[in-house]
Amino acid sequence: MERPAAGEGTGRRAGLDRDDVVAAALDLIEQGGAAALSMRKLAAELGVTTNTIYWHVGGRDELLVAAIERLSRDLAAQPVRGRSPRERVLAVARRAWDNAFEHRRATALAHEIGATSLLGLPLEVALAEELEAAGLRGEAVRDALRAILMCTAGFLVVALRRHEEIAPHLRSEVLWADVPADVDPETRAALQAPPDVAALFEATLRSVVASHVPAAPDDPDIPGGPP
Amino acid sequence: MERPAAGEGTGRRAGLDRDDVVAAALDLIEQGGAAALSMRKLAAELGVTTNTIYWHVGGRDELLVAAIERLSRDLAAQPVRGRSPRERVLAVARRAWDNAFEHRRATALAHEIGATSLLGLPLEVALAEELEAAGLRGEAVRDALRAILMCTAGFLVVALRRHEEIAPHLRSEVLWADVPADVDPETRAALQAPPDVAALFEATLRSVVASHVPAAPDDPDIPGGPP
DNA sequence: ACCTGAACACCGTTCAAGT
DNA sequence: ACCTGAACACCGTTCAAGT
Repeated sequence: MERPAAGEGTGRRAGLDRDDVVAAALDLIEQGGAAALSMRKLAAELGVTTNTIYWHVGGRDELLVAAIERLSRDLAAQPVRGRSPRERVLAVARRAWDNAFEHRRATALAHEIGATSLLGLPLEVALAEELEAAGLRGEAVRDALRAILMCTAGFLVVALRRHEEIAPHLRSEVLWADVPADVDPETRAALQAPPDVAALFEATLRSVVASHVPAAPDDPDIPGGPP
Repeated sequence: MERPAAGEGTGRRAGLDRDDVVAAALDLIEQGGAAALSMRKLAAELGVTTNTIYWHVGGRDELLVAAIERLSRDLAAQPVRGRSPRERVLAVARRAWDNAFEHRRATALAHEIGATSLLGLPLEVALAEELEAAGLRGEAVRDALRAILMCTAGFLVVALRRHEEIAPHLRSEVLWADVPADVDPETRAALQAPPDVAALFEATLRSVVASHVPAAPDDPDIPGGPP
């Protein structure tokens, strides 16, 4: 990863532009999370001084936003499939889910710095278009879009933190072993096992989408699985 | 906030115990968020050296967990009201919502360090008890509980970041002004206005709860508002 | 225009020492 | 048992200067 120096001493060109810096930053983030991105580490990776980063993109906050923006562009323009509008709406939400898993560190960072909307904008656009194709307009599109994405965010927040990252004594399943609660032993045992978050997400998503998006002739009336 | 020194020089007693330190830490967090809590600032607040904090509670990570744990205990033991089990289930979720708003900085911190479950454990217990009162057992309790809380988390994540904290150019409503999208002007206009997150939460919550919890004789069949 | 050197004001953490 | 002094290895950011 070391760049060959273009020269020695002060004022020598390193041949970088803003995009190189942002790309390297995104790389560090995807590998080690936001904590792994320090101005000094990034500068070392690029073979320059921290000031070079300030020159090309600005301070750390701007750098983080730029990295999320770059990832957003990389993820845009994936086509959406599905036989009915409702199915395509579901497909967009599932794509949000999949993208978040594939880029979990960047997703977590985006949330931390309040740039979730920036990262998810292409999917918001796709979702709005499919909701219109399903017959919604105006505020109905907005409310359906927000409800779907907020639900997705909630399940994601939990799913992304699955076991590796979280200390054992902070996990709900572990906490339930000792907490005093007036529940059936069978219930307590169930609460000590991790839930199938993906399945719960799919079921909840189907009911939320069904409550906002009218069914096409070939959609099943009761939210179930597609054949 | 300055403590009168119990003496001068090294080795003098400051009269602190672990609880004093954790309480002061929680105070700093609730005022300025996790970023406002540095070991040095907290030590200064208490009139001691940083090492005193290490002695009483340990490093920064342990301190943050201890602060969340303390808040969790403070928030426990609030009784739940409602005429039917389903109404009481809804009431617990609304309490989670209200608590998060009242303690937004601590809630954000709990999420950052993966201690959301620790903070919410008393509410998880209350929710499990009410779900059993509604007739659920075992895995049905767990799945309903997780679905309800993950939904709540998703809407909260968005609602808590409402306008003050987030830079204008990162807000979805602002981004929608310029993004290319093949949607009706009316739809685009709606997407440029902030949604009523609380109302969307209430509606979505009702449908999620209804899908897991059987209705009591006096519950309305179709999710609407209680009289 | 692009980059370096050096410094400032912060961090969390540790070690030895004091009473 | 409880606390301090001093140091280490980090941070982000800024200023003047070099080519």
